[in-house]
Amino acid sequence: MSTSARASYHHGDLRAALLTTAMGMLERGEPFSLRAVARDAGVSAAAPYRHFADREALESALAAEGLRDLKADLTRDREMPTTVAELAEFGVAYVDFALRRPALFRLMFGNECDTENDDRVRAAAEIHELLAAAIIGVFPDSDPVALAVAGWALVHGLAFLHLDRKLTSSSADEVAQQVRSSFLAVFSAQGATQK
Amino acid sequence: MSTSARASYHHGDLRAALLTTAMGMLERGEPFSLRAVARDAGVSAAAPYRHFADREALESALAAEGLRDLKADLTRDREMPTTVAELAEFGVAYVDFALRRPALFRLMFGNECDTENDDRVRAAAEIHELLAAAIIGVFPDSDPVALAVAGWALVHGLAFLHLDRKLTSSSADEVAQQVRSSFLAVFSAQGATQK
DNA sequence: TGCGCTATGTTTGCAGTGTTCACATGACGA
DNA sequence: TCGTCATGTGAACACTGCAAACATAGCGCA
Repeated sequence: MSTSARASYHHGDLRAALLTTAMGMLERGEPFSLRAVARDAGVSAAAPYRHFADREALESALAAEGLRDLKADLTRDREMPTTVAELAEFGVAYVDFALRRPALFRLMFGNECDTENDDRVRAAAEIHELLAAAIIGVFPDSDPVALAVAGWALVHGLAFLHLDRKLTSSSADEVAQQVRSSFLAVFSAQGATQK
Repeated sequence: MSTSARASYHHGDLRAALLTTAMGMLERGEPFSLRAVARDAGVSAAAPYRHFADREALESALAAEGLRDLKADLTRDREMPTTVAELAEFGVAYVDFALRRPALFRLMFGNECDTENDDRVRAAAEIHELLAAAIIGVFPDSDPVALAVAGWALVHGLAFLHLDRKLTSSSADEVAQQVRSSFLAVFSAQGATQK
């Protein structure tokens, strides 16, 4: 059964239905294809092309949605951090997102961001700004741009290394602890300059 | 013309020829398919299956080769670092590799490392050890495991963020300078505990 | 020298994919 | 009421990964 029953020839809101169907397949780890998405939505293989220029366009829309979800995860139940320990929890949430929704995370970051999709570009920029603000809030005295880039790179690298099983880590708790350790190891000595 | 002329029915060393052909296509940024590789090597579409179980096996072999190349790049003309500045040059070389050979880099790190391929696993472990040794050499007094992971994650994240154009950076020099800045910003405060 | 085993290559074919084009449908405004 | 046009369908093309049956020839052994 698809996300939205269809009484007639026309669907109603096929664009949205395709997105939720596709997202569900990603979530379930199923191999992803335009035809499979269309099939799952109960629609012909050519129908998606009325709403997305090509496969890449669908993927970009999914990526944009994922970026918004990630931002929501990062800000949920959380104030802006003021200590390194609180900053580390940002990293934990980031890596946790990557491990909970691996296929989506790879869509978001595993290919070149096509600048065509304004939605996606904006969502990515918002993540960037959020992380930058968090880091600058904790280290007001240091080179803000360089440190913000470094902080993002750190969580991003941790996420990918765990995703690709390049690091030994069995449980989710163990991963979280490893992220905390890395944050503390890198940033601890900077505690001196901290607010 | 392919990498190796073929006078007779049998090829001689098709396995090696397929690898160099495929690597060349990656390098040129061409879309990558088993059939295309076979065509380019002047051989039928089914021939590669005598040497590689499936497409993934070919990709793993390429990834292993890439990992060895990366390690060679990291160690070429370089002593083990003793200062943060020298450590940063490791990061520059890592990111430079990713930007010079993007398709290969994605093959190496953009998908889950299949533990079947011993060659690939070993090559990945060697990169890990090299980076860990470099970092521990510079910071002998800190938590070695956590700092090694953090250091790898930092360069890895920088590489991916640049690859995906999530960071503003026009020229290669500019990228290198950004990597140096990030390294210094993160590690500078630790200089106190440094050898 | 000649024979046959086996590694390696070929041909053919299947199922699945992205994409396009001509055509069908039906919701909505004139 | 009727025509228009956004949105759906079906059929087709070129491509992919992969498998099975068949062809070739290099190499060990009588």
